[in-house]
Amino acid sequence: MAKNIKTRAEDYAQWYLDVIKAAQLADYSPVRGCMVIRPDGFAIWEAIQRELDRRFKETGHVNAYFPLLIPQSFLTKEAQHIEGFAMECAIVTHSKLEKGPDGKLAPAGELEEPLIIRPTSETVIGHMYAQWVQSYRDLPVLINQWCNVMRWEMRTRLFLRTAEFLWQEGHTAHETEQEAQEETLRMLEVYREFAEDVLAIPVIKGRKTEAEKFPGADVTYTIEGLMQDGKALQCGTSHNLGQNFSRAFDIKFTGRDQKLQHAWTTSWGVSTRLIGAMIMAHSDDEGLILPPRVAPCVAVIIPIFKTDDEHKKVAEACLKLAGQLCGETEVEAARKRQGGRDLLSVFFDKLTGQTVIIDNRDMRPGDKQYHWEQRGLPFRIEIGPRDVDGGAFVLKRRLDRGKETVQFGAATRDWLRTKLDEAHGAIHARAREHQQRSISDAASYEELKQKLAGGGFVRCFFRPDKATEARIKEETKATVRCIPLETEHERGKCVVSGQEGQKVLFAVAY
RNA sequence: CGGGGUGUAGCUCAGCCUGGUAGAGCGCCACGUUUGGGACGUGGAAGCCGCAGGUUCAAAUCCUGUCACCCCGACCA
Repeated sequence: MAKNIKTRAEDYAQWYLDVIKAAQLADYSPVRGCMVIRPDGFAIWEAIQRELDRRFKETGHVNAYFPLLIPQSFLTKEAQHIEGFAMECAIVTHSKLEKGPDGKLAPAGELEEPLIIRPTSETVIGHMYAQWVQSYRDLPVLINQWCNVMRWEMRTRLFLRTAEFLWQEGHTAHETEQEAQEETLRMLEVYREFAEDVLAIPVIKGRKTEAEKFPGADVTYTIEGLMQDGKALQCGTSHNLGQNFSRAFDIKFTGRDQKLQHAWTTSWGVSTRLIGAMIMAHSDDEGLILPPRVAPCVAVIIPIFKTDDEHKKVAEACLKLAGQLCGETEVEAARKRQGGRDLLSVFFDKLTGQTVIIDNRDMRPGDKQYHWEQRGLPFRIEIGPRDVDGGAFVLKRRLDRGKETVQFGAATRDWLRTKLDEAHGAIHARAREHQQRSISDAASYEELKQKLAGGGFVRCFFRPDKATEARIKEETKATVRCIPLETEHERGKCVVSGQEGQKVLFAVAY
């Protein structure tokens, strides 16, 4: 058992932090609520960006960049929007530091209008769209931006909720209500497919209730994931903003009917929170488990030897295997690039930057096993003298910690790709099974309360209502996570009011 | 912002009650023996005891103030 990681059963919250620390994904920063994303953590974010960005481009979007600072007046233009974000805005009020009479630096040069550090960019982008859109011929506008945002949270947790975080926000403007609605659902599906096919996290697509929706949106859709401790986690949202922001910012165009009208806008985003979701959905008491498609390193080769003769023989076999998996030229390039370093990092896939590592460090093999296991690599390969003589090596799987013997001749690039795909399938299947097991039904409020106490999603008929939802949250800590799209049209008796209700999922959420 | 707690080596903490000038374990560095799932020995580096005042011959230790962090609440589209 890992000695630097608390078990999930002992202390789930501590386990989560220990896994992050052991895998060196992130660190605390000197500023409360902000985090440092370390190279291995950032590589996961880069993989997420790479995969999502491709999907955005494939659905017709382009990237742009809008400023970090937003005039305070912009935020107040949409009433619900400001109400939703006012409490968590960081504000820039001064332009410089000056030495005071006491010789200490103090803020000076007070700004005429305070600037808000963006909590999200609907407002600035709305302002710009108003200038760019004049005719129906200018529509649709399909822009995404990758950036940081800041929401001054009271209580923070690495990746899941930090004051500053990285995300992408798509902002589109359309000619018709229907187009905007189609866009909102299209991007929701992009998120679902991405979550499952890349991060191997099964999610449920649904609509948010009035109480839970984005401030300023007509409708908010979500993909909801379920973590191993039975708590739900919102993994991405897609909003149909109707004409709320186009009215507030005057995004008007002349339509095909010659009439001036307001555009219909949408926005959608996912953040570094997905890394937290990935950690909590898959990892175990031994440490991180990375879904193969975002793993910066897909396999490590660990040489095992005692004598110098064995060392020589084994080292050769390791290099040869790396050559079979990555190509001889890549191995040569890596050796040139890295000289005599103990970790030889060879590109397995140059497009994604994913590598295979040969671990030549002067450590005991057991230490190396734990080291890489905690970092979540999908596979570890052991090569010792017995393996070289027998023409086979040992492959260890991270997910189930099982091992198998593989003939050297069989180990090709395609072979490893297939193994990685299998691993992805297995991780996803395991998470899906957990998710399915964690959904239960309730026919009365009593039953709802009782089942919520046991964790997981509880499904029931409910008539959404702000006051009722607030009361339920007080009594159970749970919220309506979503009205699943799959059963959106089903109607039944609300477990609270007895009136006609919709099928919803309740859960305690992060 | 309320209630509770903690600040001493990179990490976890002892020392504080009863003032006398800095400790342990882990980690790190070097060397040697080891090496198919967390080895051991020897040596070494490392701390303005959160910060600022005060009491005292003398403060990690006592007093006052202050800052930061953690837990519980409030808050979290």
